[in-house]
Amino acid sequence: MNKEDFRNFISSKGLKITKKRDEIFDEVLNTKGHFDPEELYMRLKQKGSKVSRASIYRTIPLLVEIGLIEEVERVDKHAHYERVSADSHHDHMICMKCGKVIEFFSPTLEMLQDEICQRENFHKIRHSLEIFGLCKQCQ
Amino acid sequence: MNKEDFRNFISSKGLKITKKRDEIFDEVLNTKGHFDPEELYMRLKQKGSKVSRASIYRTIPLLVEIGLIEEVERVDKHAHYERVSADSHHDHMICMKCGKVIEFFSPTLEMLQDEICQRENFHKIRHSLEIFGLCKQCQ
DNA sequence: ATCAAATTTAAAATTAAACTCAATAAAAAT
DNA sequence: ATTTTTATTGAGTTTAATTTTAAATTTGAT
Repeated sequence: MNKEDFRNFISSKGLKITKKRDEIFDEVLNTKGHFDPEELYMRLKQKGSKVSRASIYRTIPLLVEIGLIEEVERVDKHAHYERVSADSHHDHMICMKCGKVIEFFSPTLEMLQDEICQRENFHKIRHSLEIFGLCKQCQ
Repeated sequence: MNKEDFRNFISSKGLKITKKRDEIFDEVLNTKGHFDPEELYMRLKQKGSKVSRASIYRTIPLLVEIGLIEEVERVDKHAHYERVSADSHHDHMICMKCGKVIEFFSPTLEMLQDEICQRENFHKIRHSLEIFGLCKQCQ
């Protein structure tokens, strides 16, 4: 996934390649870990970009559609996103006390899900597993 | 879980047993499947109840706390709830095309999660697994 | 370069959910 | 049973996130 892919995607949808979309795409590409629209907006602001929140909110669904990011947990009442790396899907444990998010991955869990979907004739595209509880420190 | 349990729970919290709380509790008890606060409000309205949305929003967290309901998927941007039946926890497959929700349960999956949490010293309280994809009909 | 169509911004609108507060109802005290 | 205390209620206000509007600007095709 690079800027070329993004531009091709935008064009192929009949949309226009603009400075603002590029700026947002670049910033998301450089972002590690979780973020929410407001954080993304502030980070761009600090770098001198003049994008508005509206553009952020309008571009995020495009980034989800192209598969660069995905919506992860909604701990607070707003959406959080995260870069999708084809090779590093993981799920989340969320501490209900301190809000800490622990990432984990279990191949067995993945396979098990595939089996369950096969049984139901369901074509799995993606999944989201969130385990809520208390982290080591908060118990 | 019956009205007695609910009343005891309310009392034990130092709260008061009121007509409105009873009405909301009864309605939720009689509700099968998913619902959101607005649906619950409309259903009560239709039955002649004079509850306000405020009471709905104030009572739902109590029903979650007592374990009668739990928050399930957020297909739209607002919360959806569902009755918890001690003996029938399940997860969801959600069709991205037609919106159909398929419920499933896998003891193996549950155990696997417990194991993963033990490894991480995470005290699991509840979890939510949503598999998105295409149902048999929509593939 | 021209121009229609898409995109932008700032501001207003919308949405779900929480809060405020005077009136009311429930529990406790008398 | 009556009074007193305290919690709950509904209507409307508020908040925070997100979406839409409308006017100005930018893009891409000609």
